[in-house]
Amino acid sequence: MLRISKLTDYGTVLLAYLAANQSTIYSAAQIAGATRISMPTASKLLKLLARSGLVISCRGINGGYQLSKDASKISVTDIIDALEGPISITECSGSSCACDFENTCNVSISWQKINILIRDMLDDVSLKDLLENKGLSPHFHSNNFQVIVENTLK
Amino acid sequence: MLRISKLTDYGTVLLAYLAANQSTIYSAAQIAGATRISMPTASKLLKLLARSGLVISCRGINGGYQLSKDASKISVTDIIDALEGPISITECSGSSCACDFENTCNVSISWQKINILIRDMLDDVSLKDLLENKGLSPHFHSNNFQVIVENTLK
DNA sequence: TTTAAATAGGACTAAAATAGTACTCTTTTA
DNA sequence: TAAAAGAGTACTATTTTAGTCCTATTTAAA
Repeated sequence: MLRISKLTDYGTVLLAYLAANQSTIYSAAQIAGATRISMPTASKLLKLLARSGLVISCRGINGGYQLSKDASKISVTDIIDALEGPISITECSGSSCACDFENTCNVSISWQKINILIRDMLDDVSLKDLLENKGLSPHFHSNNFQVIVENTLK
Repeated sequence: MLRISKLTDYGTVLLAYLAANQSTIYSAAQIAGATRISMPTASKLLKLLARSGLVISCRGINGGYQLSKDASKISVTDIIDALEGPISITECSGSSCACDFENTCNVSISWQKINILIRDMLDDVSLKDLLENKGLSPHFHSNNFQVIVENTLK
């Protein structure tokens, strides 16, 4: 189903909350309350986000979290990397494949390229884009994709 | 990690095998042997692919499977749909969200749009592209993405 | 200087999704 | 009519994901 995990979804909500008041420090409890994400889970996620540098943490009384940089500078790829590790669409990296059938490896290499395509695409979506977005646009299709995909796979 | 399942990966390998000799009917056992995918698993996948119309099955002795149409007419989206159901990057569809915090829903709507973006992109990659692909190109980046993404999210 | 409030880190448990297997039924053709 | 093949379904095992809890450390205010 090619989906991000629930935790990553929660993570973007937490980040969106912080982005709304970028200079304010919020405690994990405050953030959890406002976003309706359970305290242990929010806390776990905020720790992960802090470790990968997307948020800055302050310990001690009156401590909490805030974004480490402007929301426009944080990409979806950054967020996924922080909470799930690097995006990889298949397990087989193409090098360690024990396949005797030529097409198998070609398929695997193609998946790698698709992986890079998706990664680059998500790198162009910022946290700011995510939270400013209003209204659902109708079905979208760009003919440019055909060109991009062809240039990538060939 | 935004990955397709192992089974879908196997599925593309099975399809790639069939695509190499599009007019030949291969039994599940033959396909499993050639691709080194276990017989029960290959059989399960081929049944799913048959049910969704990507391959044609023939029952009885000398039966087997073949592609239902040219490999260039089968897209990665078709394959994922057949084996995993429609691509959906998050659970929340944006309509049934019980969130009191405005940004939460904006985030969810943005994920939906990203979902459509990825889906359209994968719809432009055919099974033929997957298996003909030779050699891994170095890191790819298209500046067109920026434009496409902006047009989609705004 | 002590206390309370906060994060850091890790270990652990529970739940859900995924993968894999097995069995019976139906179809087809030699 | 027997054998070989797919169809369908149910079940089990494994792995991943989600969620919780506990202890240690840090910080600032009383």
